[in-house]
Amino acid sequence: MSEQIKSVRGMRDILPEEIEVWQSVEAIIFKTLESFGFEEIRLPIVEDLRLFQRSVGSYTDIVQKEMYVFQDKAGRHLALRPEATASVVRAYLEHQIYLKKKITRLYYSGPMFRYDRPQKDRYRQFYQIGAEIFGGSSPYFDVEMIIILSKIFNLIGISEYLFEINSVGCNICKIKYETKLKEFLELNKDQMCQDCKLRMQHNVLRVLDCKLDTCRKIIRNAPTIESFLCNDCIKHQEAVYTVLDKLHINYEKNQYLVRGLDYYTKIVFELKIKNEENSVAGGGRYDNLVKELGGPVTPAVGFAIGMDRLCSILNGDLCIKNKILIVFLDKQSIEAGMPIIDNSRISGIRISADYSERSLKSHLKNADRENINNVLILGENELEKKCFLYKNMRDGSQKYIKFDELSNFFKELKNVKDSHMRTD
RNA sequence: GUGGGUGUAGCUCAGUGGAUAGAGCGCCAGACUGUGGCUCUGGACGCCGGGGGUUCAAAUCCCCUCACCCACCCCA
Repeated sequence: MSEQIKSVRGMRDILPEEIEVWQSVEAIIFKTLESFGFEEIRLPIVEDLRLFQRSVGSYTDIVQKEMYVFQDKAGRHLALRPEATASVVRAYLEHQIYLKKKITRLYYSGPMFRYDRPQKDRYRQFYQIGAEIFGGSSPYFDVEMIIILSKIFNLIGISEYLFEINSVGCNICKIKYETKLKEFLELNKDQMCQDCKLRMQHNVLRVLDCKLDTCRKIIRNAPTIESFLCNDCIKHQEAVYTVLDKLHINYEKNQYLVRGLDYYTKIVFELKIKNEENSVAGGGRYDNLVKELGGPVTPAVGFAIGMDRLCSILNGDLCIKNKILIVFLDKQSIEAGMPIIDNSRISGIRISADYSERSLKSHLKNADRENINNVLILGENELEKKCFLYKNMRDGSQKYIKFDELSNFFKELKNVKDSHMRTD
């Protein structure tokens, strides 16, 4: 026997029983984004390696050790995208969208790739849905992003979530703070962990995020970004917090929240769900990135939702779509029934038939197991009466449905929603 | 990338050198001839993750490898 080929490490199949959740969640997210005026953009998965080096940052872990890099046959250095903001910006510039619109709202969806060590809810191919606003420097664009996220999570039915928010400052105060922080840390260098010593070289802010007690002690006495923010950045963050308070959005300031991508300025945020270790969404403002990638000065904000994590949290909480199973008891029933069903079939409800010659008992057992609430039975008795026998598996009730009323019956069932999720 | 754990039936797991590898759940069939969930009876199901080694003998011990899980790192 030949060896079984399996999916490669960190890559997985998302099977039908899981996809139901994915589709519901995707529908909610897309509809919400559309309702805020966002338009979809579809991007390539493969990009020029330099795009990520310049945007995400050469010294970030993402670029240094987590990127899938390869050369094509012409020797081009390419990468599988580790995130999509860089691609959106690239497309925004390549097509000179900034000339056509003052404010541009875009969203994307698809797989991202990071060569990480796989863990629960962390895959090497993972899925993000993200949104970006270009051309708006007002803090209220940041707030809009947070509103959208909270709207999405409310619609999904998750109520216990929290935004962690911080300001990492603009180009000016961020750099000022970084040098001050570095100076401070230099004094305590010998007590700090090996990782932090490296972080000091390339990305000082990351030190703030260290989990080790010894480092945390030092960090507690370190200067905070807040005291270094310039007037503009202070005004910006205050405006954000003021509106969030009025909106009663659940958030917490976190001085130590630092994101792993270098391009963020001013407001950064992450969304955490109660009792969940990982954050399921994150984002922030990036006012310099468009310019750094060769475009005009263009302020921007964005976020990305981690679909794998979100759907895995929801998975135990399945919404069951209304399904119908049609069961035939003999050959005559199949021959008579198939054309009737064929004519009555409507879209938007799952009608599947089982033509196996099995006992009714075994068919019903099967329906029960597969969580199918509605069964239509066709056998000798029904053929005589020119109707199907409908059985509701929930309460066990039964009634006859005439052949010419089948289509209307399907429509009726379609309107019965069996779900806590609102997709419209 | 670092450290630890696990891998045996569809699922959860027992089995620490000895015969034909077990249990619970699930599955199939019957009791109940056309009615699921409860009960009882019977039945099917295993490259013991893969490769190599030690041994008269390996699921069990050793080495390698792959995958998953946990922590770190990082992130979504």
